[in-house]
Amino acid sequence: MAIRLTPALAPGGVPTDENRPCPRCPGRHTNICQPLEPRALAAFFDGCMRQRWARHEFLFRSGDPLGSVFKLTAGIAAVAKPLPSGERQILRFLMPGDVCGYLSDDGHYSFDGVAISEEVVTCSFPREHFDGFVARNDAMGVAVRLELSAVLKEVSQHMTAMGQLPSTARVANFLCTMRAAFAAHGMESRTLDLPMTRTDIGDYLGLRIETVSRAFTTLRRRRLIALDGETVTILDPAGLAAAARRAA
Amino acid sequence: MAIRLTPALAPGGVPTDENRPCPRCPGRHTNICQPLEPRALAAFFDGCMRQRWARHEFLFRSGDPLGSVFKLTAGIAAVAKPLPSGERQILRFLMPGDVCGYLSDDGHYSFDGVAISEEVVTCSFPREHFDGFVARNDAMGVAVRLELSAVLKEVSQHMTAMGQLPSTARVANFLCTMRAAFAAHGMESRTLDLPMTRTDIGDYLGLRIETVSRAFTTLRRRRLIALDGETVTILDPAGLAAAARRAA
DNA sequence: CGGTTAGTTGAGTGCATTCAATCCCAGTGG
DNA sequence: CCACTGGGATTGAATGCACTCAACTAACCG
Repeated sequence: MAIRLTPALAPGGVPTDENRPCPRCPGRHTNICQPLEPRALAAFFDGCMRQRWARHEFLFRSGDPLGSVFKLTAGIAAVAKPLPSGERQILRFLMPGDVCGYLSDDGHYSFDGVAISEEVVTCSFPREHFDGFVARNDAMGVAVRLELSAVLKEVSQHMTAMGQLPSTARVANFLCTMRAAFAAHGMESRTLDLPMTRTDIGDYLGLRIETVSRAFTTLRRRRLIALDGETVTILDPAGLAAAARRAA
Repeated sequence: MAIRLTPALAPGGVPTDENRPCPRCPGRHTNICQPLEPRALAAFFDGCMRQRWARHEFLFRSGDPLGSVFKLTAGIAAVAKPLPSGERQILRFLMPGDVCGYLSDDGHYSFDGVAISEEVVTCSFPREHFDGFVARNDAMGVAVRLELSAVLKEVSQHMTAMGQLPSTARVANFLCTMRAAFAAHGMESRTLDLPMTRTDIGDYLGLRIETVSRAFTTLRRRRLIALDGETVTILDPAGLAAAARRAA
């Protein structure tokens, strides 16, 4: 069960930035929050609820009646599509600042949102509040378009890797992608602290966990990476990028 | 080379609907054109150029400097990502009314746009005209958001099929998807006239042409479909849908 | 008629999967 | 303190599905 955290506005508080975590939020200048000047940001944040989620907890489930739109402020989460047969395809991993829970089918969430890391924190915006804000704020509408475009490109890129690359190249490509994402978020990108399990990675790449494990071993034997528990050290970025392009 | 067709406005013509094909356009009420009342539609169409493309011709290429945004008015096209190794991943097929050429990376097209059927006709909107119109017209901004959302869902759905289904199920799923798309466009959907080659289907599903061919044969032997040249007749829609879900 | 392109089918290979065993580690309770 | 347990990861052996290579057919066109 998600735990409610800081209320957006302390009782009797004044709507200034001091009452809010936004100035220190890693997502302050990404996608939907980026175009908002302090006053608009304050108004946007006032309808928001901060929530904390434990690993493997669902932020929302495919088919559930539409609830909040979420923006990650800490941790790593995933968007996934479950199959009737019990399998699932992870469509993308989310980093702090990323938005999820936006897409819907006839008033229901289109996908699952799942916490991947031990501690995930979100700003949760009630749908009406979110939609109303986008409708009244042109810059925010533009930001949503840009965000959707970026996500569509990212998903398309990933689909290309899934359709065309053999298993080892897929894993190498995954590591290069994560490296770039970590770097873009100002996180350590030579040594990646990956909270996702082999199952998560397999569900993302369309591979079995044993195949993912073997691919990691292969890359390690080639001295492209080093493994130590949850951390992956990229020893040879250029070599890894080459492995991500072709061949097993 | 694309052939220029009807200019948007006949010389000396008056900007009324009589001069334009919009009222008879199959895409008149889809995505970006849908929210435009006749006057706005006329203004939007006035900056447009109609073009005709032959099979396998590129509307635009990944990496090329950004040009027009395209809306199909006839035929079937595809959006694809080419790999350095010469392979390509087809990301989606486009039907009349669908838009492509919108996504960009730093002023360059992100993907290829390719004509799949023998005759493809487009409305081609110069980038500035398109962007300016979206910026000045709120309803159009909303329409672009909805379109991007729908495409993102579609691509995600396809990625799920690619990651989780074996070859025969993937082909069955492809046929079900095309059936739904044909039906949604008011086209005959029991007997599908598929203009794409086995290579196109393979590039879409992440399979080799021989595997696609064998999957078609398997589905035919199970009496789920019948094959005759470019047309596929769906004999057992429920059975085909079941085959699309699981198992080889 | 020969040349080309698209599609089908067969034979054999190889890569990812399945099945299974083992290891490691953290948590728990005797 | 240590045995037990469960989840995650790794590795091995064997299977099977999709791929590669190749032959052949059909349709189309010069």
